[in-house]
Amino acid sequence: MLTNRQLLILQVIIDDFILTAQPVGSRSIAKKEAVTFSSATIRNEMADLEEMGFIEKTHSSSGRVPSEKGYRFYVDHLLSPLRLSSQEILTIRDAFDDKMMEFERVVQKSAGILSDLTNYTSIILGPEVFETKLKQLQIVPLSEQSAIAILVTDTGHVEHRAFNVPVEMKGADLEKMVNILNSRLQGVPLVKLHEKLYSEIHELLKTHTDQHEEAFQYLHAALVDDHPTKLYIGGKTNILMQPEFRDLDKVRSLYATIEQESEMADLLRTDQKGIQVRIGQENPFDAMQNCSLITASYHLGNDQVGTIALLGPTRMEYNRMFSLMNVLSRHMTDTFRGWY
Amino acid sequence: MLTNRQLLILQVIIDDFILTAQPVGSRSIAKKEAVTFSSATIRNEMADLEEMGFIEKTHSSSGRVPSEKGYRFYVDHLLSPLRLSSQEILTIRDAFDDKMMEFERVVQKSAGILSDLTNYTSIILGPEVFETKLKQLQIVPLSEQSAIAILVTDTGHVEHRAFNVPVEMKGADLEKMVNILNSRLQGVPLVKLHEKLYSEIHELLKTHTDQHEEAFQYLHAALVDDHPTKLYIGGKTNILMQPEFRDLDKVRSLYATIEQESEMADLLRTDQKGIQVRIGQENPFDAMQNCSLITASYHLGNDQVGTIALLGPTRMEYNRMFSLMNVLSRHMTDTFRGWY
DNA sequence: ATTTAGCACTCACTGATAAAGAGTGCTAAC
DNA sequence: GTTAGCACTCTTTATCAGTGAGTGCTAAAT
Repeated sequence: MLTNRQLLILQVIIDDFILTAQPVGSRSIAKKEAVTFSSATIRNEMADLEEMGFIEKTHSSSGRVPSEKGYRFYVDHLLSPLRLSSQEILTIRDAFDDKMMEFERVVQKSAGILSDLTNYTSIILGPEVFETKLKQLQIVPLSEQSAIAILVTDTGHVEHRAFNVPVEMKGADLEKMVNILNSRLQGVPLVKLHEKLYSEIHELLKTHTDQHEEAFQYLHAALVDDHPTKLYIGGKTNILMQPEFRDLDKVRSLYATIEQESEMADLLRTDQKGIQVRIGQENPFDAMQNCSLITASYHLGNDQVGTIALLGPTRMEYNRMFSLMNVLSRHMTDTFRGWY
Repeated sequence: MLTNRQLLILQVIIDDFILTAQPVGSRSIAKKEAVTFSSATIRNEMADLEEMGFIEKTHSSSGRVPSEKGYRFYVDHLLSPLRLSSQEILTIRDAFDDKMMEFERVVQKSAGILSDLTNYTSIILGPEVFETKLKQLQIVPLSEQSAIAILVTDTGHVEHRAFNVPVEMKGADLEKMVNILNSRLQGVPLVKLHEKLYSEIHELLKTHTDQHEEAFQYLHAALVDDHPTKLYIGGKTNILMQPEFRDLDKVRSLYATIEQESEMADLLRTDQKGIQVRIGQENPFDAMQNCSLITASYHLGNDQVGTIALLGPTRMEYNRMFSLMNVLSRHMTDTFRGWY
């Protein structure tokens, strides 16, 4: 167990390092007004803290730097919630004030705010598209051979897909089909579309159109496609401003990792409530070994969940980040609640 | 006027520098098999070429590096069209083989291919959305108070926007309104929507609905919004791989410039046919002083035009880029031609 | 039994100096 | 007109001493 003095020293070291990114020496700790004991005492305590694995030296005679274990302890036990500046609160409130009615815009804007306020990179995972239900299907013919299928979900999400219209199919057929589809498919979760198409629609089409088989194929292609859960990323270039990413190779590999959308989406998907932090090695990807990932969830309507995340160096302003993400996720949830 | 020998030397210098990014010395030029004269002769010629401003030294005893004037001359007079490798041709053809029916997907994919094949950053400007005409308007009610307006243009472009439905407005009213709008607005260019709404629809609404004024306001908000011309960017991180962008500050400012969408769009908008190159200072932005921007146009249907561009260091493989952009823009144009 | 002052030691960083190497410009010979 | 030869310039790399921040240990002070 750590003594109070050790706790204080650890706190000062991490706070200082988060601010300056420089190893912290005993003398500079002794200068802090909260610290009433001498640098020699601090050196002794630091030796103990190092032995316990909370801090490290960069070389044999350097100041100390928090270890990942140190950050973990800091996050779990030493974090004092920070009040956001009125400036920050205002920025967020203003952004949500302006009437945004679309999910995409809200999320995009949130990602922007988050990265702007933090100088880190924000990543927002939309809710599982699969869970959303079909509200309406529309088909807009463009020309003789082509048309656009438009899916609207109950969350107001719109997907569209162009497809070829079989030459034999007339406009009236098309319309009839859309009507059938709408009556049968409304309220069906997107993930079930495929299944439903086979189980019900396939049969139904036979009785209504001549080219049922062909029509079905086209339909299938138009409707059942990948509905990937989208990632919204903000402030990707903020990574370049962190001193720990002076090394271009690291930046490159981190970018490469971020751009693997499906892996990132898997990483962010979570059931847990509240805010979570993954520090350094706790992250699964090599390129993120020097990073921390803070995640929080937001909610849409019933029980759909999305995730907002913040990616930065392990040396992160955790307390401010926690407050910001708390406020932001609540704002998002509130905004969406109003819609459903 | 340059002698043949000077032309040859200039060509060798630029070709070599494009490949290696290293200053080129007289000895290495003399080793080329096309070169039959000695390094001393080359030194003399290089002194002349330098005096004329085509090449520069990085310091008093260094090899030579092409100046911007040198690149300009190279592009205008020394460029021998390069045959693409079958690998490259295949990559492009394969990409376009797969039946993509949507403008966005084609463009996105094109940007991806271009940046992958070049290791530079590709930027594609869509056609002026303003020019595209309204094909159909649909309104999908989501709840009592909200609905989604969906615009489909003749190019298959889909825009959607959520809006609040006036509480007094019933579903039937909404439907009636959509019908009116569709009958009156089909074929109207998006840029004229605003005007048309005022000149015709405003009046018309009065005779059909009770809350004409309020309905009109909502309608206006839903339809007449910014339809910004979109930029599709591919391979933004490729910038990091260029040795001339070892300096993070340069990368940052270049990213900042690229992200100013409207300025970039203005920069890319062009009436000229064929391929254009802007070298270094010929670019308007400070951050692009060390860059070259190659642009080419593609066409959609009637007379709509978009631009594909490639951003890299001035030391660019111009001839390969020219061939690639030629092929790609033609493929895009062909693809779109099939649609209209 | 703690805490602290003092001191030797370590290591990174800075700046100076030297040596090597690449390349030029000029001169004189071909 | 062309080229070989050579002195000169400038960058790059390595080496080395000096400086300073910081540590660990010991012995004195509390």
